[in-house]
Amino acid sequence: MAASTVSYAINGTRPISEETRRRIFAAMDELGYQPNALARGLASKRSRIIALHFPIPERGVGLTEIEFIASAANATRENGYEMVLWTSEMHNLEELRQSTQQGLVDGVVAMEVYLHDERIPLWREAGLPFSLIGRSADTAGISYVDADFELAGSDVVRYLRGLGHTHIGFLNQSQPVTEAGYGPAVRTQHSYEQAMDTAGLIRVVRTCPTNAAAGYDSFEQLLAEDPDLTALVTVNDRAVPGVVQAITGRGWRIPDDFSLVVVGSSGSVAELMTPPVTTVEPQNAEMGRQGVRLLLEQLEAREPEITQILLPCRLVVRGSSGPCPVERRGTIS
Amino acid sequence: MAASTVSYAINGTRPISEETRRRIFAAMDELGYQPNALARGLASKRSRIIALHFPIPERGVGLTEIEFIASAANATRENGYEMVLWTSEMHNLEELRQSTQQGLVDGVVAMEVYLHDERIPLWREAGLPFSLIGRSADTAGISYVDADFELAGSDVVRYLRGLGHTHIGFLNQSQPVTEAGYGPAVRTQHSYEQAMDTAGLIRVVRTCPTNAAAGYDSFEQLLAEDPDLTALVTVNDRAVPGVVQAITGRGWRIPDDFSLVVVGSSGSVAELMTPPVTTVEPQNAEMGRQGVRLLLEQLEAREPEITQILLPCRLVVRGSSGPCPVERRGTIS
DNA sequence: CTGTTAGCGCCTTCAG
DNA sequence: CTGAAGGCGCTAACAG
Repeated sequence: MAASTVSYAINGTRPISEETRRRIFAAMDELGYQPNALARGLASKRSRIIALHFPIPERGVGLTEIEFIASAANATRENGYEMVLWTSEMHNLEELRQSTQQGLVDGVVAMEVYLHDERIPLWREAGLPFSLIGRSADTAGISYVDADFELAGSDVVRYLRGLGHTHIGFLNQSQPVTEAGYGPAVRTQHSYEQAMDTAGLIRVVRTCPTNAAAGYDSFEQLLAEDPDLTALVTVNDRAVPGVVQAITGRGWRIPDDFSLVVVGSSGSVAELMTPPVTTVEPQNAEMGRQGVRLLLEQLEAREPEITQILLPCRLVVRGSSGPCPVERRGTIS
Repeated sequence: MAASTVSYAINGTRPISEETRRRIFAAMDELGYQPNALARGLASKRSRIIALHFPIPERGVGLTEIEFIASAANATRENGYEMVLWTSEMHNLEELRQSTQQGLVDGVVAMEVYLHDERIPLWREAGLPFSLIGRSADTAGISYVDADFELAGSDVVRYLRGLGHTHIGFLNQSQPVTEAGYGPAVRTQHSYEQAMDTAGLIRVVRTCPTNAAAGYDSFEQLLAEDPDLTALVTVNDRAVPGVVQAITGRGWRIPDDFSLVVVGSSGSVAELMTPPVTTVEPQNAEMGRQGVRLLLEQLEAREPEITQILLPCRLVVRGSSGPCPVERRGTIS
């Protein structure tokens, strides 16, 4: 019994007689033998380790992110790989480059993707396979899975118009984040604007730091701009408590007098709020899983294929949205 | 210039003349050279990779967990290590054993620790260094960092009594989780009970699944048990929206008519709620960081020391707690 | 279908 | 303070 035979049996790299493979596996779990991951990786030039790059977002971490991480980790393990977590800040490319060159990982899944994302040229030039959870402006030749925020934006507007709302505001994330081209923020706002334009409605938009106090102020400003507002769409869930406070502070009730819809938050966050808030939810767990799958496909296939997936968000109506109040219903301006 | 000299220079394993080390590092960042992690690990028998075992909790993931993960990942990288994320379920010991034996990681940091945690004998016998974020019942010889929930429980009771409350209920996590001996749940309840006993007050306790609907029901049941309740302590943040609904549904206002304090939640969750809820918050980021530090200490030191850290929680008063309403103030029974 | 033999890229004893 | 050689545990050609 040669060592190589064992290797072949384990990796299935070569046909092995039923008899010997049986003996090998018997011995293996008798001795509790597990091949050494490092040696295996060194010899085969494939570590079977991938990285998940999760640059801790400046806007603070939400529950959304952990759903990605957990599902990505599960998908990784199910495929017999290990997943290291990289948290280098987005702008710290040097650090990323170093990690890249240590040869520890076979590829990387990137989160928090911006329209013009510097990681893409970095990994391209290094010849390191990668996939995106999210997508950049130019997606040629890149495997990604993203939530369809363009669809989400127009869906919300359609939903609210269907309830009779015509004065619908939009509250984005912070200005730095939006200007830096953070995908969900930019795309949702864009499709909101298009939908409003198409409907001949007036757009009322503001950016807003991701905290309650800022949410309060921003909402007041939106209302100053259009006092007839009866509904608000936001991608800034951390600002929502402030918005709710501003609304109820005026003596309005949710959803009777004012409707609120959050795009991009997960259900678990929505249900923490009072009232539970209507959301357009991306399929986070599915995205984490697919992000890994797309990367592994590149690593395993001989003819690496490019796959681009856009997952629709689900509208989940909870207690924060309802028909436009008749007495406050504005005219189409 | 021999390869070994370069190795010594990089690892500082042996004195190197200033001149040559300068030349080496110059060449290194000119060529962008990074030593191969796998080869280095194989030869030195130290991979410089640690694992964070985060068994996805049955009660669902909260924001708390991601704070651990992020800070642990940062601490890991700052020390020149990589961190893989393991998500094997708690009861799936076989899977854990396999991971353990692949020799990929030098040690592991465990989250979600139970009073009688099967991972401990597993890793002990395997000779794999580990540290805990949380702690088991028997902590002899184990490095851990945990939040002091015992202190937290008595702190809350003291805080509420100071506000005049005498009828204080306790809402725990789900029965399976509590019975399995999940540390925070068990310890907080225990210290609540002690504090109530000491004060000669009546304990009113229930377990509750981690969702809003269950929170509603459980609160009603608590109230049926003691109609004079004016305050509730809970370690079940996902149940809180239901509790809030039940309270306001009775026409009571928070905090004027009823006070609510959540133990163990992070501020970011507390501020999502309406009203923002008073919490006793563990120092999550610090715990993640320390968990890693304790492990690395064992890996690097020649005389591995056992360190046990109990971090106090911070009482953060927000809008959900206040003085006991005079008209509903009960008598000490 | 199985055995033999070089390495994978680095660290770490040896010797100088 | 530096160089030379062996080997970490496995895989992947090469033979048979």
